[in-house]
Amino acid sequence: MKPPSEKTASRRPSRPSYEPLQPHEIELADFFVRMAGILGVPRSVAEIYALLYVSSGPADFDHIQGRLGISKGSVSQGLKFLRDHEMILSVKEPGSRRERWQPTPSLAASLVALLRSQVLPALEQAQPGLQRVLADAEQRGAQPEVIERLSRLNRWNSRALELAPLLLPPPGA
Amino acid sequence: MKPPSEKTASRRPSRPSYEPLQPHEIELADFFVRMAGILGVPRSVAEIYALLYVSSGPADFDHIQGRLGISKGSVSQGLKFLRDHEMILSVKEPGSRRERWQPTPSLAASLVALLRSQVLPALEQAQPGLQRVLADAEQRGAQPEVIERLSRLNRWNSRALELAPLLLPPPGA
DNA sequence: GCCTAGGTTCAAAAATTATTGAAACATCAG
DNA sequence: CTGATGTTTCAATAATTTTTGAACCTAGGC
Repeated sequence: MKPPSEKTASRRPSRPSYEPLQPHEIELADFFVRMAGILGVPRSVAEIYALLYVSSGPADFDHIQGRLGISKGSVSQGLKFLRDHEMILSVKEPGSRRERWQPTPSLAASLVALLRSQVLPALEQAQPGLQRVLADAEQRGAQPEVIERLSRLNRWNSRALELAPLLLPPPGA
Repeated sequence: MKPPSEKTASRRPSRPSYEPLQPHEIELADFFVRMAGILGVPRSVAEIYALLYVSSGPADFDHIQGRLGISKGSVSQGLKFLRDHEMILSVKEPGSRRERWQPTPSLAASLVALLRSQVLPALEQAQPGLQRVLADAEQRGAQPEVIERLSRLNRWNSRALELAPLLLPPPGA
């Protein structure tokens, strides 16, 4: 059941040979994968996060790649995504160039940040367009029903933009 | 620029020939498409919704297909999706088998319903697995840090499941 | 200063998801 | 009943997204 011969305790850790995920780890990964899917976050990213989430200490690049059995490219991109969205933190030991990763303390905060980063730009970018669409409709004398819908959409958009900064002022709270 | 000959006002509406979307309609569609993308809802579905949203009266199948320039299959599937998520309503005139569609009154309610329908099943299905993962970790004597994380995840999951019914009791409020 | 462990990039391949359209189905007006 | 109309189904195709891996950087230990 395990990789056949394994020169135990030989010279250097030339090929550490990581175990594949255990059933309980797979279960958790599946959960994260599914949730991530809803937000369009790729499987590999969710798997990396899940691994860090069930791991006791911080995990390094090779460890992640080994246990998950995915390519370097995927690990690199996945870590970049998680880093960019402030979902993981690196701890660096002195005397080693190697970075070791662990999940950010609050998953909740991470999720909010992630959502923000997807929704906010869309709202901002849409703002002028939506106003234009409404003005257009009014000018063309569209049905009151349509005007009403478009107005509500505009109000929502504005309110959302006003409220957004209250969630997670850049990094704090 | 338009399909060459067009026997105007001839016998029956043999081929109504719908206009492509107007700039203001495209703008709105883009907004909906983008928002939908965040939740993994396909472009064609968002476009259909957008069209109904800016339209004065209810629109029928052929009208949607014509204005959007997409296939029958896409229209059918798109309407099914929107129907299933209670985002549109049909009004049927007597003496015609044809259905005509309009958006549900509250976009907000629609969105909540949509989210619910994606998130809830995932939470429900994950419940036992997550508990197992936690039990497993405790039994294995995992690091307190890990236990703490898994507990929090479980608590969240439970709370979310408790709270869920409060949002949109099947159809009401 | 070099040289290499550690990581990134990005074009190509694989996997996944959405769309099409032709055939099947259902309903109702006549 | 029956036939045309209105809609759904679903296998094939197209489009999009994700993953891979080999080439390429780059910081820092020596």
